[in-house]
Amino acid sequence: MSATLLVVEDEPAIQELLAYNLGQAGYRVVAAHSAEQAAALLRESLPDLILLDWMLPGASGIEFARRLKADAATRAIPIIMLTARGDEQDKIAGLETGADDYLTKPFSPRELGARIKAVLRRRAPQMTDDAVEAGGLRLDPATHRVTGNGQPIELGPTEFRLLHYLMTHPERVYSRPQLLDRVWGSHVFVEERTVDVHIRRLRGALEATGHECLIQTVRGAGYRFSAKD
Amino acid sequence: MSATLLVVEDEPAIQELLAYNLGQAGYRVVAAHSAEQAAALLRESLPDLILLDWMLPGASGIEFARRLKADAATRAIPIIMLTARGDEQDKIAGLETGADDYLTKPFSPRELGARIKAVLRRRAPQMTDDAVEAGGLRLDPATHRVTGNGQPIELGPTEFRLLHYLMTHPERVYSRPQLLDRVWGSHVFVEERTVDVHIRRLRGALEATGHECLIQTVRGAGYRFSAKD
DNA sequence: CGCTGCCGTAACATCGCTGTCATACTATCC
DNA sequence: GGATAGTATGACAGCGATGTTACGGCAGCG
Repeated sequence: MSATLLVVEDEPAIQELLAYNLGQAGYRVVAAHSAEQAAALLRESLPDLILLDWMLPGASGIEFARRLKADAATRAIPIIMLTARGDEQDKIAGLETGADDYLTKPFSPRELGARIKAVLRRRAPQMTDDAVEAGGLRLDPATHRVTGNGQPIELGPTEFRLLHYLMTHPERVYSRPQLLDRVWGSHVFVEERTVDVHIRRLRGALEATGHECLIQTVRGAGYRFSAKD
Repeated sequence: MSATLLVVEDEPAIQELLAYNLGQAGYRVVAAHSAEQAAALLRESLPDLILLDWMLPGASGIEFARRLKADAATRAIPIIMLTARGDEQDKIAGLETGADDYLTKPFSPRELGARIKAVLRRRAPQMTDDAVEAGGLRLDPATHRVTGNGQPIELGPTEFRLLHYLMTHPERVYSRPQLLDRVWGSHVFVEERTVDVHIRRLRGALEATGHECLIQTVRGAGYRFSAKD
């Protein structure tokens, strides 16, 4: 459940520093020293977030960000810009190209961590490995464990992801296609009714501690996780 | 619930970007790369809003907008213009042809979303998923929930849509054909009397918290939602 | 290889929503 | 007051959405 970060930074010292700190924080880190290398890495696999230096040799960071946001494959990836000066002009320009946040050097590891978590939480709350709790039900991605009132609950991988998604997006209805997109992945071809079955299995598992009522059916709309009522 | 957007944009990269972002935001997106293709699509079905590029091959965006506003069938559809530079002259001309808003490239997804919401709210309030409240009655499309003075109220899908439409268009009488058009959809063949029945069911559900008086009958005209009296 | 656990699909059962009708009620006009 | 048009109400049949279960396939593992 740990997110993968791509660091694009030409100064080796800072790159090392970032890689070490982020590695310590539990992220998987992939590093690139130029926009070209970063682009090559992106062809291999997509990270969950990109840390992008403002000043890069060759294509500048802002230009690279623009390219990323123009490409269907990479546009969904949140970007945090690393900029040397706190120039308001740059900040505006950065955010306009689609960057989700920016960070002014020098920055503390603590601040870096906080920004990354905030951005990941905003774009995809289930990517952070913070434990979630509601109504006595607790799900901890770090230990891959679910408990209801302290009692352990066994879940299959899909039910775990499903519950994780719902718990990190509570009080909101999701249709079957939406859940398939966000829990199964957007390029999977699966019957809509499959969602029903996994909801059923999830409820079955939650029955042991009486938490099945947290998964609510909204007829004609989809499903909702709610600790109210 | 979710609005349909028509994107008219010849640059594939920007079209993709828009389609992706808007799709994520929960809108249904139809794309066209030219005014001609857009016109053809409009003959099939009408979107709730049109995002129109200023520069288009063939008929320019401004000319196309003028045509849309000249046609009775499409005149009501709001238009947001996409323009490359912040040229004041273009802005004036765009708004003069009937565009409801305009957006200067490059723009952030956040700003795009805000503009679309604002325009839709103005033209078709029930298309946004903002919560509505009046007289202690609260309806939240995102969570698909209705409460009266905090007490949950159960509604079927049709009653929910009906109440949503009425609450987002308060203090105004709607005839049965109008309600059938806007709540059921324009190409559905249903008896007019059916509206009565659903109004009845809606009132029945609202009685639990004493909110049934918000749905008022206007003899010979139709129904009205009003928090006054 | 057999066992085990998980997954996706299909088939069936069930429940609730929906549209229509018949009937009772109410307002308006003469 | 009676006639008439408009509206409210309750019952009902049909159907679609959802719940539930069973089964076959498949990957991991000993």
